[in-house]
Amino acid sequence: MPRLVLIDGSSYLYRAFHALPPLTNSAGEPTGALFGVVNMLRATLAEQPDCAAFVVDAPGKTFRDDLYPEYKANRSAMPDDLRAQVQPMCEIVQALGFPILRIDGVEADDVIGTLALEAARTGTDVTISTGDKDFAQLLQPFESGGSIRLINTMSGSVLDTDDSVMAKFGVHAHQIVDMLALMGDTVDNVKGVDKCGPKTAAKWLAEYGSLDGVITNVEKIGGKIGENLRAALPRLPLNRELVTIKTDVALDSAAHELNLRPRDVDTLKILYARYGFNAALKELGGTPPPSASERKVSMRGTEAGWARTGAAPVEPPDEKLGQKGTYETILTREQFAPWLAKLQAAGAFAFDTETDSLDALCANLVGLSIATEAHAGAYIPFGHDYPGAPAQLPRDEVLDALRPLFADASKKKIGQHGKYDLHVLRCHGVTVHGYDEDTMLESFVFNAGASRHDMDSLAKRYLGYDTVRYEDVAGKGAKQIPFSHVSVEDATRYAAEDADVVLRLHSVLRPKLAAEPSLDAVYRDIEIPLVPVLERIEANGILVDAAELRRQSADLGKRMLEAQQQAIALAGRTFSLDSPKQVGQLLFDELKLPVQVKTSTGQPSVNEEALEALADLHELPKIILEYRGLAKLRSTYTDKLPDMVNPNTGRVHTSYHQAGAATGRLASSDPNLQNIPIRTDDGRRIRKAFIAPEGRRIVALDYSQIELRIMAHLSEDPNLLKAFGSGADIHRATAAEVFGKAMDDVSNNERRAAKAINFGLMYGMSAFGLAKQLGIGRGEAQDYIALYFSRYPGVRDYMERTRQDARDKGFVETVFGRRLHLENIHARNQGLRAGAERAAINAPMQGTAADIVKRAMIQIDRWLADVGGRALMLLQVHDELVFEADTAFVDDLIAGATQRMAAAAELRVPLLVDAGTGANWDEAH
DNA sequence: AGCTGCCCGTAC
DNA sequence: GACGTACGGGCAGCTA
Repeated sequence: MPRLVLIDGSSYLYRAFHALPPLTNSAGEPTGALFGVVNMLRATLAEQPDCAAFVVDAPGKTFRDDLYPEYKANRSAMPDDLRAQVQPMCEIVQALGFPILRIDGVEADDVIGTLALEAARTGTDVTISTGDKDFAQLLQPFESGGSIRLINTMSGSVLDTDDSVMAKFGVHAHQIVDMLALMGDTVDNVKGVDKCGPKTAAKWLAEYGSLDGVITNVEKIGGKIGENLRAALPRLPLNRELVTIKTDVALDSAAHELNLRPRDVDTLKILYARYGFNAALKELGGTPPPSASERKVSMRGTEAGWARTGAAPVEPPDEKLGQKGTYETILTREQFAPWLAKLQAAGAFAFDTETDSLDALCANLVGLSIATEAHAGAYIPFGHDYPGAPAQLPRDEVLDALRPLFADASKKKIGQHGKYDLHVLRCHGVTVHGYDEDTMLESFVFNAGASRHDMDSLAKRYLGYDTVRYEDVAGKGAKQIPFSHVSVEDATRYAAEDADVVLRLHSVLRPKLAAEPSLDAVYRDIEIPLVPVLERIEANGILVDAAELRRQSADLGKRMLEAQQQAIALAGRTFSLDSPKQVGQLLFDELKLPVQVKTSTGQPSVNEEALEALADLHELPKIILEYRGLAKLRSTYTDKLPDMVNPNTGRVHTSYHQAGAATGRLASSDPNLQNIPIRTDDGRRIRKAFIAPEGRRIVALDYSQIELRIMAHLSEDPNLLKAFGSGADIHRATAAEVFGKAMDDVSNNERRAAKAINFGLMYGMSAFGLAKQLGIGRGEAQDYIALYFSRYPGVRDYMERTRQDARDKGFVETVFGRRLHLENIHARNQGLRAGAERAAINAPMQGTAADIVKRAMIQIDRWLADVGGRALMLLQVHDELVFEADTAFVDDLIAGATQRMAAAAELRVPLLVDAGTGANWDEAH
């Protein structure tokens, strides 16, 4: 049977553009989308179809625009970087031998629909290659024996039968248009039924068969969503028409001659070379341009084509990388022996632990997986316990055999989020040295902006591979079973794959980092050495006086009750003070107080600012604020923290997320110990419950104004440098400069204003924001800012330089070379773009501070290892480190740690550290 | 019952 | 629209 492939070029172009990082070739031309499309086309050709066409949208109005003027109205113009790739794409498509179809006044979808149906009716097997699910509506049986199937080469998914459509969407293929009509399509500005997603639409269609059936039975559908449906009724017939792909477009004869031409190898070589598609070039027998020596010279520049982002592209995953490996379950000594030999012979190995708990500090080791080469791995179960479980090797025997390998620093260990495994192994008496590579951290340093750095996401992103997920073998939610109850077969395909995938990811990520020396240094010198440091800090934990917190909870509860009673008396009815919705109804609907602040979604806000603004009009807002302050402290801190005390250690162990914040800061959770209150007296009291054990003291060391000092360093502003050099109170000095006074004459209010300016600057704040912050007019705020910049022109220049840098390069970097890519720096949407600019201003300062603190932690940890447990590092709160130390060691600790913190960077200004000590964290400030 | 988005508030 | 980076609690509504 003849085969025809129809490629939805427009859909791929957009998807590749948004899915891939913004790449450029050596001439600075954008190539990201091109790259994605070319790889897709090469994959298509490898299938050797008889006929094919590359179909793209043509400019001009279509019948849908006539039907519905707002069609695609909220779609922004094609980004310049994408537009620039259209012509080169056409050239490559031509050279590859694909006919290109571009028909004025007809969308690509309708051209594809028409050709597909026609061909299938005449007995052709049609493949539509697209990223757009809407095409599922075309699937149907044909008398001729022809067929239509969909393939999405970016996700690898295939839809070829009604059953597969049902599995994916929960409706039959012929119901797809009805489902789309109900759901709507935000991208095309087709407004469906509010709150109706695929599930709801599928439910209705299963019940009533079709859109018409749903419309007939509209009164039977209850609840809010029923109302939404009735409100949307008039739109639905039009929606249906808009989402229906046309299959009867008039096409001229050329559109029916879809023969592939032989590819034009010479032209392709030129084009591939020009755009830096080296893998594709090599396939043609061409030589990738740079020789090894040239490569070295130009690597940091433009040769590889990634200068704009400094990030290598997500290469077309080498096909082999995305294939399943072969995995072995080790149940006997005979099976274990050859693996042990492999580990002993290998210079490096990947490993992963499996446990029965997410909490590493009380987790039991259930099994361990290892891999020494890609596509192979072994799982050694020893704690699986379920009816019919096979006999397993004794845990201690396995650990004893592996212990020397883990302890040998010259044997490199590779992991993914290895801090967890380090915890688990240490709890089981296995010390790990030489933990040298971590794929999570490689990914984080390579592209901190990416939202996820978990293994499943990385495998998908860098290998094009779908891993077996934890929930696939252990279930999730209420149905989750402990890993020890998972069959060793399931456990093996999950766990051994993990170790294997770590190796494969490392083989992809390692060269990407190696190509960027500054990123490699951040990874090698900061992130990797920090792993064991954080592991120790987390394991140390901090002693918490749970009884004290419970007393505070009781006290807060009493005061909450009083506030609540007052509030209800004032309101004249009961309501929940915890519910923003109910508070809003009461204040604005019933009491008719004026709405002065709105939330981001346009609702009347009842936040602190809003309630403060109403305080003069009514007594109630004040009471609600009082209640809310107390409730926050109680629910988040005094109630929660006692529950978090680890029963084994009697201490609270937070976890630090090393790949948490895009700027390079750590984040803390479970519990978050980086947002313990300090500003109010009630809040501050909570810090009294963080205590040192008998014979020890809490020591808190914090950098003084570290981010402002970094701003001085980066901007090289003479006035700012001078102020820090002289050791003056920086906010007072700023006020003196801005208001033209002697330091001693600066009023408290002027200092407050100067402080707000200083902080605002680091966050990219506008005059509007400063005015709001200070409660002054916008003009006045603008004057302050102008005055500031006239006194500190270096700061103004620096800010502008940073914005420009971000626009030119697509990223900003810290003093130590850590990068933050700014996805939205060229966004059409002004809000997004402005946000990216503010992030660009802030990231070098916040990120450099983070780098410095991390460097200090590494040095201090090394030093503390030598003093034999007389002091422990307990917490990091961005610019502060908290320790507990033997009373007799406190002075030594302060001297030694302070010195290392101050020496963690050499800036144009000194780094000052304030020290405090006491029986608890509050006293240590 | 579990998940998600929203609103709000804590830290640096 | 308007100040950067996080985490988390409670509510409310949706999904399963």
